[in-house]
Amino acid sequence: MGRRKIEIESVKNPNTRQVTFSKRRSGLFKKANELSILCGAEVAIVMFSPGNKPYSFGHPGVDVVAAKYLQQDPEPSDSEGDFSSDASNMDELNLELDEVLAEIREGEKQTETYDEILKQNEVTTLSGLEELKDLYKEFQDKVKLRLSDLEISECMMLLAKEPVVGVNTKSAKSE
Amino acid sequence: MGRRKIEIESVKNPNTRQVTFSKRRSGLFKKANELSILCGAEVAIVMFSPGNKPYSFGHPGVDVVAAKYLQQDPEPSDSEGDFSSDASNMDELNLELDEVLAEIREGEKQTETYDEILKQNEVTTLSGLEELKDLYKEFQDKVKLRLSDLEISECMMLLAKEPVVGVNTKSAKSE
DNA sequence: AACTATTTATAAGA
DNA sequence: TTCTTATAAATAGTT
Repeated sequence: MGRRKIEIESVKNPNTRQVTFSKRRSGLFKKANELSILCGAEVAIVMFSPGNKPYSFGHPGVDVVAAKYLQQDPEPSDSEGDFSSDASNMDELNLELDEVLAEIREGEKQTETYDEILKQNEVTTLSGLEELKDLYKEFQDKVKLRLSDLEISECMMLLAKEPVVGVNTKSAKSE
Repeated sequence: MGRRKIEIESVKNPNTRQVTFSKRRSGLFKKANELSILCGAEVAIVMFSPGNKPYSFGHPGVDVVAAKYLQQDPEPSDSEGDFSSDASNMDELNLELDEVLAEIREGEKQTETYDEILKQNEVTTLSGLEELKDLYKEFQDKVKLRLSDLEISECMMLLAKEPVVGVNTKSAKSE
């Protein structure tokens, strides 16, 4: 999205990195805000800059969403159909895994395709190699995103150990 | 960013709203992932869909970033030694995730190496291509193994599902 | 801080 | 629902 395409890899120049961080943090918060308005979704983001400064975004508030996240349904209700609280999360996890595995199988298909191409001597150009590399990277990104989702249950349990009551929605001092 | 410009206001049609949410959530997580890699920033996102389903993204992990965020301004907390009974399982899970992430980073290093090779025009032979393909396959295998491990962790959690957070199940619809 | 040339995200449509 | 595609929006490099 700029004058040139960039690889998604650590930006070495500290100056450039800081600029990139500022621009993209701003962009991310804007997107989060739009998402919450368009869909009525509740969103909370906390982050630390490369210089370790904290930033946050929350609609309706970081504390509100975080609390809800920790106690998916704080109602002191007295049961009804009393299924385990994380049964639905487990279902989700299983779905996630299915998707990841599907993705991997997809990747295998591609690998097989490459095999054939290689055996037929059809890839001899650099552009062909670039394509191969891009697909490899693409696959990595997909898996990575999927794994992030998998962390959901882990985080719920870990966060449940911490008192979250005192989280304030503080947004960004400049750096 | 689409066929037409839209106003940032509540999407009325439930169907459209759900589609928009899915697309934009995916986009937001992708951006967050890019930001964390490009700038070495730590980012955590938790959100609830219009149907109240939880989603999260975290690098290096929601719990890690959240804990760091909470530590900034400690609250007048009282409790402290209240760990859940499955702490050891959680520790193991954390180790698993660390390993997966390490593996992924390893894969990224390799990709970078390929980039260099490609840029230096050093791979023009079929044997070179074979090598590239083999490494790709190797990476896939590693991820696959790691995912198997994750499934084990998942089962552990299912078995230990009692102590987490008491939540009733009035939600749990699918979307 | 602004400015664009480009890339990327995505609203509709198929 | 997954895939196109026309268009809006984000942003990398520049000034």
